[in-house]
Amino acid sequence: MPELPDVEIFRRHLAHSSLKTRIDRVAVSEPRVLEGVSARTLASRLRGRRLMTTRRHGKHLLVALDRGGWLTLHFGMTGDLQSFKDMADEPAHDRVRFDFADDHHLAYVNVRLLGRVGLTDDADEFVRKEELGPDALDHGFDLKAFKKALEGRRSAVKAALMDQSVLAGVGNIYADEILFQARLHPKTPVDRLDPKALGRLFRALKRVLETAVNRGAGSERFLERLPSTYLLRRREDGAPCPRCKGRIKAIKVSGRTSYLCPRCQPAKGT
DNA sequence: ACATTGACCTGAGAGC
DNA sequence: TGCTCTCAGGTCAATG
Repeated sequence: MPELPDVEIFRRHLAHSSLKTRIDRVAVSEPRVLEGVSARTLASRLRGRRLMTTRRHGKHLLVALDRGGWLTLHFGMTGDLQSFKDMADEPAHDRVRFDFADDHHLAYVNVRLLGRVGLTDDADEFVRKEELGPDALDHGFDLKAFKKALEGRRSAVKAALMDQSVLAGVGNIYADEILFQARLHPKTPVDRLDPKALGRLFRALKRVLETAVNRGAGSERFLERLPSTYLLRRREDGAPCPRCKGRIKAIKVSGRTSYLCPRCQPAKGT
């Protein structure tokens, strides 16, 4: 699930439920999700502390601690953040649990253990070390910055969109949606996009991600709340295209299954 | 530079 | 019912 819109929803959830309340305990039931910190150290660094502010960069969620330092959360393919009151309601696959003084619990849930939880002293330094490009929804990330980020690249446009060092936040699902909305074939080489196509791509990028956040990415019935023109709702081989009479087709692009409408997103040349 | 593949992990669903 | 296979919204390293 967790691409930029999902992580933004997690961030808001954490900000509304878990800031400025004392952490009584941190329970790590699956140390393999920890990155660069032991369960013991994580627990002792957080116990008695409060979470103060949140920040998201791409698919990473960073949470500032009251006496310095940040908690870092990445969600892999199956991560989630859930809060609950009664321990009987603890979700399955709760890997790291934060117990707060107001008797609510926050669970870092992750079935496949591909995400990670860690600590860092400095958020900016963390972003640098992860080699993350600009956050896709940052206001400063405008068309000019987008063009600059793609400059000199010749890979398939979908690969570039998903490359977190080019821009941070887009994954397999939203890349497909963005390319569908921009009417571009995912294998189009970046250096063959003319200014018009680049403009369409940039606008689709912003619009799709914003729409997903606004409609509650990952929530119950999220797909139904998306515009009917979205590919996300019909992401299966052979499904009818939401826009023309064509059929959705599945292909592989840079190793990932990609869905597209060959009529709306024709491959030019090659 | 870029694409491809396998590895890391677990679980759901398809097919037999 | 139960087994085996494939695939999944993310990264990373090795290889061509």
